[in-house]
Amino acid sequence: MQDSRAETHTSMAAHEVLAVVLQIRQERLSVLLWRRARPPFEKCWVLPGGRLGTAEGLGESIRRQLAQKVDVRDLAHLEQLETRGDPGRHPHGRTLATAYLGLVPADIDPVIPGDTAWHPASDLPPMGFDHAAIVHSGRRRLRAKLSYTNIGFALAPPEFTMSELSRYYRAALGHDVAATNLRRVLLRRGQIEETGESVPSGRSGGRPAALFRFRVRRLEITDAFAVLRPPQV
Amino acid sequence: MQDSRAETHTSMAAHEVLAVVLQIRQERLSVLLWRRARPPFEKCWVLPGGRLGTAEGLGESIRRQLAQKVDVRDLAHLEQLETRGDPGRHPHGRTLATAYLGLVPADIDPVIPGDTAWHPASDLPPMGFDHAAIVHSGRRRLRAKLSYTNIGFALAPPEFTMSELSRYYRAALGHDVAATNLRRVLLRRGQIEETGESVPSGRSGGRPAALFRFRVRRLEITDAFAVLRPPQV
DNA sequence: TCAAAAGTGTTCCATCTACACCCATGT
DNA sequence: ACATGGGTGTAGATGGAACACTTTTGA
Repeated sequence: MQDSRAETHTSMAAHEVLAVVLQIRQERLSVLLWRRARPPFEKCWVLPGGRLGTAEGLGESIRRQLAQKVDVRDLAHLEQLETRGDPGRHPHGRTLATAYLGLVPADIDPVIPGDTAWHPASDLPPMGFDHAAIVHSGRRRLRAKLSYTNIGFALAPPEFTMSELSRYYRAALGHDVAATNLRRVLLRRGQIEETGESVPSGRSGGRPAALFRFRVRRLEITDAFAVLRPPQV
Repeated sequence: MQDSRAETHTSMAAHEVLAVVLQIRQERLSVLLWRRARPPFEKCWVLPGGRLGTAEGLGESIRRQLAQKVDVRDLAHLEQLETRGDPGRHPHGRTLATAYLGLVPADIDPVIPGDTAWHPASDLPPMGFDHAAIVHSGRRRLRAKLSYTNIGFALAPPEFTMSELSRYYRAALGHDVAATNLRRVLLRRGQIEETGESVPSGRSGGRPAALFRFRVRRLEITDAFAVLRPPQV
């Protein structure tokens, strides 16, 4: 630590903030992308975002940009994902990018500009920069958190039936989730509760489905210390 | 996304890279801190790190700085923790900081400069900036990963007895970990294996302890999908 | 009365904790 | 011998997966 200049003369670098905005759309986990109109990576798809304003925080900045640029104001959850700073990641010179993960509940359909579109997260179009890798990070993060947090609240509408919820989980996790067991797991953990209401059955009959809601619509870890728990004493 | 200037004219901001370097020392989880000699936060303790070089990646930069400035070259593991960019976090103007978590195995005692020292992570001295909060993030990350990854490899020496390992886990987790069960859990997960060697018992007698090693000394998730597993089919 | 969809009960299994007991060694 | 620390066996608890069965509705 001899070099005391390090404390004040930090280097300047371009900095942008990006978002992996995910939503379950038509039973698929989808990500909001923007199509570039000019080089580099002309006509490739990239993550929404842009430069960091001079007096705003990182989370604040991405919220502002999503609202202003792609009209997404209904994020139920937003968390920081990772920062990429590889010297070669941007052809026009050193640019750091801090990526966020944002989740939009399935009942919302934001109005988005013509040059943006939702794409299946499992079948991405040609993407610019390192943004495809960032989307994969976001997907992995979501999948992991579905198993030990209540993050499902940010995918589901305020009220839902168990079979709807199991379809959201299936879309996000990529494998079947039995509604019957999901119900018990989430009830036992206290994540969800019955609203008391129910939904009339459709044309084809069937028992009316009870409506549920998440008890807390803010990220909580509900299954900490899956192993190596502290002693019960 | 009408504002296409966003793609090229990203703002410039000071950027530094910091590290929460943790090691088990005398049965306590400890963090390497540097004592500031000048304002702001004179005589407070801060995380080691400094400005990002113009042509280096983030991880590359923190490795270089730890090697050059505090002579720490033996990180068994390094991962990105979080980026802080609050406008008010640095009194001298906007500074972004990307923090890493680094782990040093317990058998190593790096030579460190006089103005740096190891402090118990659970009993931090007065710290500058938002660095105390970053240390807590690092601790939380380590604790969480101990329960679903093989990250113990980065705390333990290359070979160890189970009672030694359980003491490392206890120091990191903050609660007792029974060596007998830890052995079975880690063996079942395939994280550790016997070397075949054993350690002669000490003056006070006792059965010689078998030596173990981690099978892989690189981060792996060994307990994925603790719940909501994919169907077994 | 039958099909369809939701919900319940029950069994099975994997995995972790706790704790008693056994083993190998030094004095 | 016996104290000391390591290692094994085992019982209990937990929690999730699977699946058959029951309930409630529409046609």
